[in-house]
Amino acid sequence: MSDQIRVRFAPSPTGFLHVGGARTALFNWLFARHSGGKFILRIEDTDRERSKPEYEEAILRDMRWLGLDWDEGPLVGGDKAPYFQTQRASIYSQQMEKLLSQGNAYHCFCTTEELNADREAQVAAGKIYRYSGKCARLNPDEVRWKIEKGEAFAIRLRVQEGTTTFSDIVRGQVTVNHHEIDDLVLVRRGGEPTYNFVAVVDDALMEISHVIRGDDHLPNTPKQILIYKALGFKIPQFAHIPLILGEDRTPLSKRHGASSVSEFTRQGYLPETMMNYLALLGWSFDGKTEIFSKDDLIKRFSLDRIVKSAAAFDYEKLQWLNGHYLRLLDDEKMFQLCRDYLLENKIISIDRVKNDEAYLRRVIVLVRGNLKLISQVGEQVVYILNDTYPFDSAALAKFKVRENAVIFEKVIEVLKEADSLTAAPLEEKFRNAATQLGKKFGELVHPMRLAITGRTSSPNLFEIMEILGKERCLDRFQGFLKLILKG
RNA sequence: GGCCUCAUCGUCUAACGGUUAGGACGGAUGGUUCUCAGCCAUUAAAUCGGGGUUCGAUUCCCCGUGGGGCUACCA
Repeated sequence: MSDQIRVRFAPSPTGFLHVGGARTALFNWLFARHSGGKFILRIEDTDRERSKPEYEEAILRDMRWLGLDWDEGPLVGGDKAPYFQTQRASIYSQQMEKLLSQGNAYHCFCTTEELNADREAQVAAGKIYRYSGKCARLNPDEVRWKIEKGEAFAIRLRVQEGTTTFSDIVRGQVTVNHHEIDDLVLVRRGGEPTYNFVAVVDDALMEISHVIRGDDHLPNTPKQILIYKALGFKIPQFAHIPLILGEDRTPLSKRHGASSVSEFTRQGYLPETMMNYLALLGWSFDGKTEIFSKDDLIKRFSLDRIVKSAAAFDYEKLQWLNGHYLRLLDDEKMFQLCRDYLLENKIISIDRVKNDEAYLRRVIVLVRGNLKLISQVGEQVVYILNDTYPFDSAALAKFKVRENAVIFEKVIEVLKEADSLTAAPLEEKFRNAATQLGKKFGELVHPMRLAITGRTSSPNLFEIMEILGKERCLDRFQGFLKLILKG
């Protein structure tokens, strides 16, 4: 037995990786990496109906995307294998034998109907339901007889009177009276072990030193401690981290918008954004630093800086952070991300990418300044990649007026004379044109921008014109002029 | 209902029992610029309520209120 730090993330593959789960995984991972310990991934797939292989794959994929690599678990193995609960049945029954032979657990022959009736009766009488403990008092001969007779049974933990106190790293001391804990079921009639039992057996056998998990498990902890004790295992340290809430302070779910890691991926958030943001939800280093690289986080992370109260997920701040990390990307990486996004969403064809890669790269470099999400790239490039594009109707009403005809006539004239469309000299020409017209530069640029882009805001207009080339610019200005003259 | 737990600006958070209660996102205002984005500057905005303890409570204790979790032969 070493006192090495070993932590685990144990998702059940009944859905995609939720941001709450992702943060739990992150805190475990950071703690392991910070302390030179091991990070273990275990798949809790005992819920056979709801567990699906595709969810399992998706979880692994999202973990990798976030940069959370595991030292033991699926795909990589490890000497505490297997890491799938469905493959550990013999381990559970072995541990169960131990409990039974020690008398720490007992067979319970009560049927579901009996239990339900009992519960209803007690609730109707205004009492708090507790298991009667009937089968706990069966003598060994009766038990043997019933088993031989073929009566189905569950197995319950024999819980003694008393209290259990443990010290949670984030919550401090928590005490629970055993009155609150029933003789909980460890194995269902039918032989399937329950969550509390398998979690303890797995954590103990995998030598998990710190159980870091969502605080929805806080009330489970005393029960689990009782199981650890009954099994004679060393009790790990616990750290219960608060849940993540939506903007309305109810638990975060799909109806709040994106709530699974894959959705954020799809919308064009960067893994470094997610890691940084998730770390800041429920943890802080000094209350001032906001930007943390992966290495910073590993260096700085500690369990004692985890906050006790639940945090609301703030999409605005996430977006701000993503803008920050997007600005840090080099042009090539930015190009790749945008290209992949445009392809995946069929905004651009694969042929066009193949033929015009260099051009597309220039376009991305031009518009990247306005992106906070990769998924915004589509609307940023419409008017460059296409010759039909939407017009801002309010701006159209404002600029499509007869008085502007003179502006466009001049613009067209200047443009026709230009032999090269390099942005800087081109801008110079139009500054002169504005002066000649007796207009301020802005008064010239705004209508031009609308004609060229269909909108009132864009990157530098002359760089756009340079990218579009003379012909396309001329077409757009002439088209717009025609529109004006038509009235 | 019972038990557990949490509570600082709208949001994320900081503050050995002594601070003008700090930072960030978002907001507002101004600057830079052809617009947007960005960047810079300025600014508004909080200790849930009530009792204690203390010379002094955001901080410690109790009660209340509100939120969350658990109360399964779900995980």
